[in-house]
Amino acid sequence: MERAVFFEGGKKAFWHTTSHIMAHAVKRLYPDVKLAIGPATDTGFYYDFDTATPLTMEDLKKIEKEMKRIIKEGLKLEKFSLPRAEALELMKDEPYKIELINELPEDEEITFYKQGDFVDLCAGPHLEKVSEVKAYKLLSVTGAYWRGSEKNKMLQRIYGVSFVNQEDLEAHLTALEEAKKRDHNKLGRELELFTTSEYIGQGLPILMPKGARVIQVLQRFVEDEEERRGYQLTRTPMMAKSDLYKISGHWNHYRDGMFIMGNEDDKEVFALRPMTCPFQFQAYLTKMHSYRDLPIRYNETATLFRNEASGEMHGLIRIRQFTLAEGHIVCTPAQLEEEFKGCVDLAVFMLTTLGLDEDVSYRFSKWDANNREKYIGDPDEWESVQNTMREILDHLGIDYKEADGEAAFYGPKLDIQIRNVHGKEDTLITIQIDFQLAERFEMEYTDADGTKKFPYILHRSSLGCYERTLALLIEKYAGAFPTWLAPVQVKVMPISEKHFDYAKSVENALKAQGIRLENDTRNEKIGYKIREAQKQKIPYMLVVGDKEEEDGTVAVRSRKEGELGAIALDAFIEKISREIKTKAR
RNA sequence: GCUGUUGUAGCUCAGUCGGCAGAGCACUUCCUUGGUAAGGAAGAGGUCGGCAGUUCGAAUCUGCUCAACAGCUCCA
Repeated sequence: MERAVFFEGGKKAFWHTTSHIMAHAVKRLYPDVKLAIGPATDTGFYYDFDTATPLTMEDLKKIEKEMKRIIKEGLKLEKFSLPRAEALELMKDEPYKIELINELPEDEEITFYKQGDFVDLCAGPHLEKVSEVKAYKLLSVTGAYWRGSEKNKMLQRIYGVSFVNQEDLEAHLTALEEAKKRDHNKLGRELELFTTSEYIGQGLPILMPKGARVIQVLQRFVEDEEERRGYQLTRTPMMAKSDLYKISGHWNHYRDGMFIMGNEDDKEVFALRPMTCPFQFQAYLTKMHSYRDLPIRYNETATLFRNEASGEMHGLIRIRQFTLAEGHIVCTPAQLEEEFKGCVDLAVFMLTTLGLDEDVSYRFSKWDANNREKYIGDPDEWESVQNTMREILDHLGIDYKEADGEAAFYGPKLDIQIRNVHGKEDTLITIQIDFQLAERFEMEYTDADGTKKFPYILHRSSLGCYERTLALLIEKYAGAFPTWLAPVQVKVMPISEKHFDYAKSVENALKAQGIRLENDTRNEKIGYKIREAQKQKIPYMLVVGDKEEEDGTVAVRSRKEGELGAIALDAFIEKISREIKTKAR
């Protein structure tokens, strides 16, 4: 993207103009199509159309050709504005534009851009003439709801991208192809980290030995670190009676997302847990607590179940059963800031260790005051807690953006967001302030003055859910995990059968140090074994033949450093052990 | 859930007009015993995603369904 040279006015104007050219072409080819909206995005542009029949990839080719003609015509873009009545008259055949005009504030200027016989309601800015757009590509056509609401009609959205020259376009398309090669959903299967089965179902991945190994390493790392930071591990049930969720509010506010067993007529209805909070709360409730006991930090490696809609699943990123590095902190108001900071510190520590710290962004997820039925609790309290949270975030010096309507139903969140190879943003880690559930569950503590009070509860994760984190690590490292995470750290490769015994002794020496390895004793040439180990992105290959056997060495080939030559076995073990211990990247 | 695309061997993919199910890699066996990204030969491997329908005959046409992919909505 950096390579592209854009017309003055920025790439947004450039792309926005391209979207007008596309809409112009669509109108010429399909006059009955109604125009919705067509903005520039961070990575290109799109336009939404209301069409009688869905558009196909064939249509996109036709539209691209028509765009070429329009660009050749060298039309100028002219801006003009109209009084409301005339604007409505001009757009009388465009119901979506009329809806937009009617919603503009009274005093707002209603502006249009015109290029030849094509006019669009638009605030601009735009390029001066369409011929500035030298290279473009329509990438995909998909459905998109009018105004982003599933209650509205589904429109046809065409995505595209454009540049000032063909070279930049080619480079961009190549970069998109390269990104796809890192796609965890493809790479993760190729590297035998996970698979899926249509007999098991959507959103229910099978973690293969290698994928399960990576997650085991991560899990041990998380649990050890959390123990060090004063957490106490719980293991709570994966299902509960509906009674529990009725108290927590999940029954009313999260029911669509839950797997419920049985129906209302049954004496007892059970549901798989979508969250761990009410379960860990039961642990707190086993006895009376003094303010002196707080904060109490519970953690759990918690498998959760959420009934995602069928179209929402994606690889290991959105699934129906996943395991969260979960935890809840019960604390006093005075401890809230300190505990919150502790959660952020832990999350940042995890991200830094994994090498993901530079790839995340922070989102302060607030409630939507206009959509109160989605949340529980008092509006004033919401505002007050959100203000407290904003103060804490400001004290932390985090660069965050605020987002309305993204809060949990019981409180505001700090979401640590990350983008996948397709540019789609997902929450990796979340830290939430809950000022409501303690009261619902009657979780009290006795304060210094002898009165009973309700604590704050922090719902937090330290590195998110293991499956999603694994997915993003696959994409981050293109499958070439740092040695400490690699499912297979070393491949021992005897040159021929003569060296199998020595290879076995190397294997045993490494295994004794807890190093994960495979010993390739297949009847293949060394070049073949190396090629395969390279494709599997194994950090270290140890070639052993006559020379090595004689000297007690291994010929090391490092994924990162290339050929290192013959090294004494002990020296290699020391080298790799240090690398693993320091979690080097 | 919605819109679109796609499902043929473990993987990547051919398969024309409805007429015997194909290739490369991987796998097995044998030969080869080797020095840093594919040694050679032979063999085995298929409910053509599934279920119905049309037809003398379906991988191919139709319907339903399951799954995967991109997006929308939703979300860790």
